[in-house]
Amino acid sequence: MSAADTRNMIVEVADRLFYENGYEHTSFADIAARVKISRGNFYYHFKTKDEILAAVIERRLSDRGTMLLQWELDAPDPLARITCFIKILITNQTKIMAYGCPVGTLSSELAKLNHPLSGEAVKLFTLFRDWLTQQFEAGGCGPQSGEFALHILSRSQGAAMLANAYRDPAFVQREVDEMCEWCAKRLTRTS
Amino acid sequence: MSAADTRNMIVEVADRLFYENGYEHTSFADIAARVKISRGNFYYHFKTKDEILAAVIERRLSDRGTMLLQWELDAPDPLARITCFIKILITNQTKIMAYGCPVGTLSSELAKLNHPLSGEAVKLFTLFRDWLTQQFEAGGCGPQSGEFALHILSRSQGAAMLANAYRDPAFVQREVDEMCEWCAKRLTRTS
DNA sequence: GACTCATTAGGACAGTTGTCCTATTTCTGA
DNA sequence: TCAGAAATAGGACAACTGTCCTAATGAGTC
Repeated sequence: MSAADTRNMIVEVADRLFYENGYEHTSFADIAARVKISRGNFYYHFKTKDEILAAVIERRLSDRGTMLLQWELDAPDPLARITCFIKILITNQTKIMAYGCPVGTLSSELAKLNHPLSGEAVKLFTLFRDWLTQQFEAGGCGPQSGEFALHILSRSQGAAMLANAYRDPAFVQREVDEMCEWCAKRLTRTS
Repeated sequence: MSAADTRNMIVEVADRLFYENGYEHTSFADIAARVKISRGNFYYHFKTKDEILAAVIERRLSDRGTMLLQWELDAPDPLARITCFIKILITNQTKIMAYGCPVGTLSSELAKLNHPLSGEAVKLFTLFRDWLTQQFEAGGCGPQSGEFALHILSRSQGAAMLANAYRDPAFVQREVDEMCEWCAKRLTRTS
């Protein structure tokens, strides 16, 4: 197997384990066991655990980036696109209820650890923040767009947090609906 | 020193360290160093780390419980009381920006660890949830009170999450103001 | 087939973890 | 004052952590 394949496999598995069990709670041994390579072999691909984390964050940034681009192709207007974002809460409901939001929980964990890559994790937030801002701007919200973006981001995070705590689908649905309504009121329809 | 005093000291220090550095990232040694007792002496007061966690959660439940009671004494009507809740985001702004919400981050960490006391941590949410529900009921929101309570809890969590990520006081202030406004619209004033 | 270089396996290493035991000290009550 | 209990100190213990080294294996080229 090529080194790139193995590396990708490591990052993929680490991505999942960091999400499901947390960064600190995931050990080299855990990852190695699932990738089915020896523990020592890690050193060939990644010198430190932080390097894996950096690769995982990069991977998530890339994943979410293409997801956002896809929404721009799939959805005709800004409101529909923002709706796509809000509805991840429902699309990924099962995982969010079990593990919370992948962006929020990582950012919060790294902040507590005072981890040097804490700022990198926040870039995941910023990716969505900037994209949402663009959509609100395109929807005619003008200089308020940035604040609207943060607002929706914030409410999504809150919904994900409580979804994880209470695992109540009805609550998630309500919050999603209200957020969509909130956006609909503020966006001029173009289609 | 009496055993109760030492025990309280341990729980107090553990409470702070669990909040600032996370439960898993805090070791017996860390706590012992700050309480200035020997590591081995822990075993006399707590058999396991989980027992400390249980005591910390109990302490937080009690702390927050008396805080809620105090608000009922200080604030004249339900709107003013709910406003007290919302404004913790500003009162504890510095700590929330540095470490997030003590309730949310603990609940989320324990969920990821699949920790047996995960449910106990959620009780902290429920404490606020039930209290908020009572306030909305007292404010005349009727059967919607429970949903309103969850909604405000959710938005507070989102605001705390992004406050931690971006450390932007203006954002926090905006969210607080909007939440207060949202509540004011739905509560009948009694004073 | 022999040589080279990329990839892997296996284990060494020191440090830390939670847990637990046993002496020693400190305090208390008769 | 002194016995007994309460509280503490110090360290043992195996398990695990991230890091790092070295030897073996693999594939592809001359």
